[in-house]
Parts: sequence; C-alpha cells; structure tokens
Amino acid sequence: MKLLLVEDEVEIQGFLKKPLADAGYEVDAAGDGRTAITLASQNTYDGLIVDLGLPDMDGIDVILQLRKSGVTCPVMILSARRSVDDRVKGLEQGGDDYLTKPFAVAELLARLRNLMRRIPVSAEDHTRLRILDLELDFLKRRATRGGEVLNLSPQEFVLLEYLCRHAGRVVTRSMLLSEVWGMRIQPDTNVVDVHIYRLRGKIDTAGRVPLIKTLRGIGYVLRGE
Amino acid sequence: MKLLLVEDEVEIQGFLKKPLADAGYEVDAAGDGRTAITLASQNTYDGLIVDLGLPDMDGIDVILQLRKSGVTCPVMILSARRSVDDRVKGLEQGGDDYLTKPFAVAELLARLRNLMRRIPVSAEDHTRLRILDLELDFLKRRATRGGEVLNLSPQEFVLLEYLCRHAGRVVTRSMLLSEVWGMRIQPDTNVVDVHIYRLRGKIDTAGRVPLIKTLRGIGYVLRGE
DNA sequence: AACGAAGATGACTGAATCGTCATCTGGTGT
DNA sequence: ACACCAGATGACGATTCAGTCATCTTCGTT
Repeated sequence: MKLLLVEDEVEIQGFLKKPLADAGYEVDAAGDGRTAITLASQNTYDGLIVDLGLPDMDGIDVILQLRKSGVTCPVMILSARRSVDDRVKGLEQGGDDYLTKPFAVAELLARLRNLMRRIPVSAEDHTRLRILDLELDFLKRRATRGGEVLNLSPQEFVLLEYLCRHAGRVVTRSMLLSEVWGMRIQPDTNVVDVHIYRLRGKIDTAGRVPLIKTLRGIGYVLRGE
Repeated sequence: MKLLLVEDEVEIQGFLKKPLADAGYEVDAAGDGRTAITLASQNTYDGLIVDLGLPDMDGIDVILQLRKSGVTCPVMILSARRSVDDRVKGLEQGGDDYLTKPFAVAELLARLRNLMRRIPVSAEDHTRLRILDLELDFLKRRATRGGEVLNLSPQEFVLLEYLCRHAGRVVTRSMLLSEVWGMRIQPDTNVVDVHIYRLRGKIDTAGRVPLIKTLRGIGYVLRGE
C-alpha cells in the first residue's frame, strides 16, 4: 500500500513516517502542494494524507485538483482548524476523513486502515499488479521496477502484462504466440524470443534479480516470489 | 438510502431524525442493541449510526455481531468516550468512522455522505467508460463505437480518454496541451487540431452523430449523455 | 459581401516500434 | 569432448506514429 503524505512541517512528517512504514505502508512525502500534485500524477497512490496548511496553496485546492484529474483514492485531511465549518468543508470537498491536530498517531492509523479497507480490492486487482518490486499500472500503461519507470513499448507492456498475470506459472511459447500475438497457426517465427530479450534488457537490468527465467524447451516463467 | 440509527437517548434520536430525513435518508431507529440486530437482519441498510452507550449491550458488540452475520455497510460510531483507545478500538472493531459527543449535525451529515459515497464508487468500474454508443476499455486500451472496434493510435486513445472523462464539459486547447501532451509552456503548435482531426476521422465517421464538437475560440466538447 | 482569424485538412519527416533474419552462445545428451 | 539445438543477440527494413508546416475552409464580424 502506497501513501502520499502532504505535510510541510518537517517535525510532523518525521514523526509520522516511521509508524506509517511500520504499519506496512510505503510512504512518499511532499512538503508543498505543487510537489504533491506532481507526485500524484506520476504515481498511483492508495491513499493521501493531506495537511491543509501548506506553504504554497490550500490543501483543499490540492485535493480538488487531484480529484479533477481523476484521483479517486481515499483522502485523510489533517488540520489545525477545528471548527465544524472547516471540517464539513473539508469532507465535502473531496476529503474522506478529517482529523484535527493534535491527534494520536494510533487514531490516524486506525482511521487510515478503515479508509483503505473500503478500497475495492477487486477493482484494484484489475488495474494494478505488483510482483516483488515490479509494478504494473494497467490504466496508465506504465511499469516501474524499484520505483523507476520502465520505458516499455506497447507490445513489451502487453507481454509483461501476460507474464505478470501468470507469475510463478510456466508460460509456453505457443501460449504467448496465441494470447499476446493472436497467432492461431504458428509460422516459423522468433518474435517471442526477441521480445523477451528486449524486455529483459529493460526490467532485468544489471545488478537486479532477474525476473524472467527461461525454461529450455518449454517457455518462460516470471518469478512470483 | 436507508439508515439504521441505533441510539437509546430519545432526545438525540429526535434531533437527528429530521436532519437525516431532510438529507434524503430513510431512517429506521432502534433504542437498544437487540432491536438493532433484529432490524438489521430483516432489512438491508446502506449505513448504520451506532451509539456505543446502549442500555442492553455494548455498541461495539452490536457491530461485531452484525459484521459476523454479513453486514458490510459503513458504520458510524457515536460515543461520549473520547479517549484515543476507545476510538481506535471502535474503528478497529468494525466501525468506519467515530464521532465523539457532542458533535455538530452538519459534521455528522458530511461524514455520512462520505462514508456512503464510497459504496457505489467501490462497485463502480474505473476500467470502462461509456458515452452513448462509444465505449472505452482502459485496460485493453480499446475503443469501440456502435460495437465496431476503432483502430486508434496510443496518443489518439489518450486524447479520447481525456475527452470522455470530461464529457459534456468544455475542454480547452491549453487543457489538452498540458494534460494530454504534458506541455507546461505552450509553443506555437497545432498538434491538438491535428489529433482532433484524426480522431474525428475514426470516431465521427460518415453517417454517425458527431461526438466531438468544436467551440470556436475555446476548445472542444465531447457530447455527454 | 468581404475580410480576418480560427480551425480543418493533407502532405511530409523523423522517430519509435515491430517483426525477420543471420549469427552467436550455452546447455544437454551421447 | 563433441555435436546439436534452443534460445540469445545484434542488425536491418517495413510500418506506424507523432508532430510540423503550408494551404484550404469556415465562421463571425464589420
């Protein structure tokens, strides 16, 4: 689970990061609204934690803008503003929960868990996939490994998608030819070899644990941990 | 939307019912845990509002029991217990939100709206979109009109996706340049025109109702509805 | 009706992509 | 150790795609 923490106060950022990490979240942090929007457009987060008091823009506007650009994940608002009006406003303008400072980290964690729980796991499964440090975002048609964006061609992405959806299982050459390339009859071709080769050049780069394993005479497997 | 209000204090029940009804909810009320469980088993509610201080049993136990019997709707907990421990416990044992008394009705309403909002959204499909006879499948990266598959280039698909996500709303040239093409500064270019042209050539083919409308001097709109 | 500006259109170019082929490499069985 | 074969690799050409430019059309204004 990946979170984006939007908080300018370094102290708070500091004392939230560890418990969040301990709770199993992967946390990115942004110190201002602009950075937050940039990060959110480049990544897909499972949840946002947004402090309303940002140096460059109002947190509410950050949320509104993100919502506009299609971000649907749950948003937890942190704020020093305690008034009912502020809270109602925050909840109505795209926030899913509103916690006033000071707050207990334990409560934040409990509330976060609840917000995230409601995420449709089923829908999630269709749009994203994660195998070890390899992440596929099918909506954005983007793959990353270890956080780095992989520059895959469309065809390479389709191939990788197929491998990932069958991670840990053997994928034969003819499965690939018929499923990925749509070839019923199978002429003498080595497209598969070539594309596997190119894909490896991008995901199994030097110094990384190779994910694509060759099964001689059979096909390939993508490591499924 | 149907709610079950589980609250023993008649006053509170009284002063919640009307605003809830005004907000468009249909509200059943239970004064104790037993009644609540009975009602919940006989009806299907879209949400529960549960006061923890009930005469016959602990509200938490009510929730736990309902959850056990398969109730999955969001649960708003009301309680006089303000401690972090209580709140965390409430959230962890099946509650989705926790509001301490006294609270503002406006905030309760806002929070309820948020809880409920997630329900249909979770069922909603982000992976497909349909506008009239135009269908986009974001996972397959495929678009069809009237059942026929449209042979779009990747960029054309992205453009169409943007138009569809803003269907019925005006989309300016500069919105497209920055959102679809990622151009911050906008040099003298007519990429947009050209791509709109090509897209039209594929989706607004002869004999079809044109979907992409030009707003001279402003931008474009995709017919929505 | 005529003009000017905004948009449409079609041709063109460079880049990316995809598949083929020829060759090389490494594992496997004899 | 050898030969053989599956797969890896690198180079090449065809195709597709994206973006620019020049030109034509259309709309709104005067």
